[in-house]
Order: sequence, then C-alpha cells, then structure tokens
Amino acid sequence: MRAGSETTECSTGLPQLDCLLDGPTSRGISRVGRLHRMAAAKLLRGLGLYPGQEFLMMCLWEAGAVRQSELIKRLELDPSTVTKMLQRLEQSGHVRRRPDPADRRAVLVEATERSCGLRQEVERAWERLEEHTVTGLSEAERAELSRLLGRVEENLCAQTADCPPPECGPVC
Amino acid sequence: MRAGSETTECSTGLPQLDCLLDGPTSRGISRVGRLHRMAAAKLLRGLGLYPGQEFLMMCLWEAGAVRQSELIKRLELDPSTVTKMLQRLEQSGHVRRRPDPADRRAVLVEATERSCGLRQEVERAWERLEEHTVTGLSEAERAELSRLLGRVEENLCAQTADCPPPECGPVC
DNA sequence: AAAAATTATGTGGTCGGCCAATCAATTCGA
DNA sequence: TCGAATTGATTGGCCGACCACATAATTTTT
Repeated sequence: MRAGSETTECSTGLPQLDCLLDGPTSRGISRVGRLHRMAAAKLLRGLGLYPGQEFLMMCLWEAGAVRQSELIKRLELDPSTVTKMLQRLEQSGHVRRRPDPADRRAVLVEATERSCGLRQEVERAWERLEEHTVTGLSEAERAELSRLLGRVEENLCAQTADCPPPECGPVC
Repeated sequence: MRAGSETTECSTGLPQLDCLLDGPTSRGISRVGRLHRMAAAKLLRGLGLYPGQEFLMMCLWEAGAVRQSELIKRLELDPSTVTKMLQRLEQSGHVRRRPDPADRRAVLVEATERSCGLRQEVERAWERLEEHTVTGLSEAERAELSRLLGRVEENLCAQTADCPPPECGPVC
C-alpha cells in the first residue's frame, strides 16, 4: 500500500490499528450502550415498539393516567423528546391523550386498552435482554456490575443535572 | 388525587413509583449510556463536534487517508451512518474526500489540516470524560468495570453480528 | 389587582443511528 | 468471455434525543 507517503496529512506516528482514544471505561460504555440499544430494538421490533418507548409505556401501564410533566420527570428526558414520542405513540394507537380538566396547560396521558396486551410481552422481552446481556457472568459479577454502573450513573448525573439534590452533602 | 378511580385503564396494582421493568444491568446500561453520551456531547460541543464524530476523527488522525469502507469496519457502524457523518464533517471542514484511483467505487477520506489542531483537545476532553466517569472508583473497581463491560460487549456482539468470526471456536 | 416569574407543552431544527432499497464497479464462476 | 454474485457507497425514511425558542396557563410577588 502506497498510502502513507504523501497523502497522509496528519499521521503522527505509525498506524496503530488498535484502540485509539484512551479511556477503557468510556470506550466500553459507548460501545455497550449502542449494542445494548440495538439488541433492545431487535427484541422490541416484533412488538411494534422502538427502543425508549418501552420505558414510557411501562410508566403508563403501571401508573394509569398520568400528567405529561410527571412522565417527563420520571423518564428524565427532555420535554420535547417526550412530546414527540407521545405524538408517535398516539398515532400508532398505544396511547391516548386528553386535556387535564384541573389545569388547562397540562395533558393527561394513558395507555390504550389495546396496548395493555403488550405489557407482558415487553416485560418478557426485557427479561430476555437482561439474560442475554449478563450471560456468562456469575451472580457476584452481575451484582458488582450493577453496583458499579450505579456509581458511574451518580458521577455522570452530578453536575450534569439535578438528580439527587446534593444540598451540602458529606463534603461541603 | 382522584385519578386512579375510573380513568385508570391498565393499573394492575398499586402505583409503585419505583423502578419498573426489571433488569438491573440493562437498566443501568441504558441510563449510563445516555448520560455518558450527554456528557461527551457537552465536552465536545466547544470543539465543534457532535458525539460519535470523535471516534471517526480519531481514526482519520491516526491512520491518515483511509477508504470509507475501512472506516465503516473500524467504527462498526452502519454504512449509511458513516456516509452522512462524513457529509456533515466535510461541510464543516473537518474532512476531505476524493475518489480512490485504485477502485472507482471507493472513496478516500482524510482529515483536513485545520482539523488536526483539534486532536489534542479531543484527546484531553476524552480524558476528562473518563476521569469524570470513574471518579470515586478505586483502581481495582475501574479495572473490574472495564472487564465486565468487555464481557457484556461480547455477549451483545455475539449473534447480533459478526464481531470475532467464530469459525469453529472452542465449542464447535 | 397587576406585573413578574414559573410551569406545561409544543415547534423547528440538528445529529447519530438504524433499515430497506438502489446503483455502479469489481470480482468470481461456469 | 460473459453472466452472477459481491463490494462500496448513497438516498430516503424513521426514531430517540438534544437545544433554542415560543406560547398559554398558572402561580407568586409586589
């Protein structure tokens, strides 16, 4: 291959061909995050759902009629994201919306009867996904992974937003 | 709140308000994946990059001129995704493309000189992201997390695609 | 009671990412 | 040699997710 003679503009060294961009954890999270989402997509596709929607539907199945703002808080998503998800879910018949009589700004959201049949299948799909994800790990390893992910979640949540109001915790 | 009387269509029990949808690991991966991506976005925004683009640029900075198909293989992304990323990166002046003289189907991609100045900043941003991510974890915990993420990656990769060509491995 | 701040939602736009389908160029096989 | 299969890249469409901004209704403050 003659490439690398004068066509290479930025080559700072030998082509390393390996893992560029240090940060084993970040790297792992990125890759696993994407793969996991794809796996979820695959499982949910047969149910007529897109990944992300399962959380929203579970909220509705669990809580019944709920204000959109409440949904946003629980899902910790951007309001505009939830608005658009609901528009699509409404059009696909999974969700119904109506104005909240108590507050003319608000919207009440609920799952349609039709959609309730999906609940079990979604739960089973999610179980299969979990199973597939942690296959080959011991109970102790699974617990440790969950715990470490929880720690990382706290790290990423802090300063980014307002997960648990720190309010002068152990340090300050 | 009077909701829950007759408006509740699917309520199968009490409003649990807690973590619906079992699967501690899956749940953690979803949340951490999203938070991590947002954190990356925040750090990269100042550099004029969107999350995901940093991997592509690192490939180019490292390898010089590269065929698009090679890029696709390394990034393990859908070809159409890479095509569109490159169109945007070209328009924003980070990347240049030209036909491959050796194969008239192929396209050679390289980073522009301008973009090379970003490399160090991207690497530093990525380091800060890693630091932020694993803050508070011991060395042992960090190593364990990376290891476990690697295992999960293998799980999710297998059957989903063709990461390491199995070709009659230890089992078959 | 009127003005100011906050809340609830929606719009428009941008990206990464996927799938399905297309088309040209190259390679393989009969 | 010539048709068939494969490879390289693109287009169009869809979704989740973000941001910035806008609007209406409610709450708070003065």
